Amino acid sequence: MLPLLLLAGFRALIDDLHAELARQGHPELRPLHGFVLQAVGADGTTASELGHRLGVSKQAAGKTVDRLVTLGYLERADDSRDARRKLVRLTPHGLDGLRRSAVIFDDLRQRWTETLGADRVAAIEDDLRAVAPANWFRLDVPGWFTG
Amino acid sequence: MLPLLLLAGFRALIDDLHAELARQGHPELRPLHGFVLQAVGADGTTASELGHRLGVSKQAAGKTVDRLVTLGYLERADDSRDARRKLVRLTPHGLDGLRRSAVIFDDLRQRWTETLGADRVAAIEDDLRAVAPANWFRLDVPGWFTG
DNA sequence: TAGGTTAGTCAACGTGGTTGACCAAACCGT
DNA sequence: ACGGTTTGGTCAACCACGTTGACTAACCTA
Repeated sequence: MLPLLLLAGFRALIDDLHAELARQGHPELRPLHGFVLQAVGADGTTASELGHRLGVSKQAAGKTVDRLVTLGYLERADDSRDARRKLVRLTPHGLDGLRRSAVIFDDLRQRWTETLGADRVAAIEDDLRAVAPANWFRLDVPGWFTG
Repeated sequence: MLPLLLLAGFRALIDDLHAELARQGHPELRPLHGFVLQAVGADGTTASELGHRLGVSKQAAGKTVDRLVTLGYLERADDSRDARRKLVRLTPHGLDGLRRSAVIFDDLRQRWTETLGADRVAAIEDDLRAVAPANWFRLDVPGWFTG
């Protein structure tokens, strides 16, 4: 049951996050999108670099950027110093979603500590850090899971 | 970091499982497939019931069954008492994969207890049971994550 | 027997992943 | 300064998995 429980815990957090995000003006944001916004960051990136961070091809990253541009979360801008590059930046709406996500995650973690105790939550984090690959930041969940 | 850590823990287990399954004659099995085989079970089911168990439509369940039939893990059989129904059963190969998965998961859990101690692993399980929805068994991970 | 429900399938489509091909811009060694 | 290589972005075709809608065949029941 261990793997199912880890997945259930992850899913509980993500579902609660997105239920709250929907209430706060972000009903179209999907679980994947949050990770992408996080990977873009406040400073912006390029599609290639984004693909690298997410562990997917630059084409896949480009498609997801397209999607989030039409949803109003990202925008593209030319790079004055390198005409090949197109900077991907958060729009104000995207920045708002990212900030709210951080706040809500803090709130959810707080709720866990109220149920389990702060020491137990910290112990879970420590233990998982000990058994999960440390360097890890591949967010290609759909492709990973399905092949 | 809590959600990332839960995901990383889940992913570490699943990746280790499938690395070992690949070594033991099941290189084509994807993470999703293991859950499907589990949901089919030793007694078999129908596509509709499978969709119900997995939390997806009967059409989606039928497609996944098609896939696993061509991979040799499942087979369809007519129901002598209801000509509409088609029983989905594990093939010997499918049963082999399911049994090996169980053994490997036990082994991986054992490895965690060697790193963390049995009490810590049990504590993680207890804690997650306390915060994750109890009734839970929706495995529509791809659709859930991407929308 | 007529009418409603249930199981399975087909078709069209959305989302996210892949690889291969291609162009334009940048970089670099001679 | 030029020519070859690398790099960033895009297009096209394809796969896996999900959805909804429509349809048939079989079962159940009033």
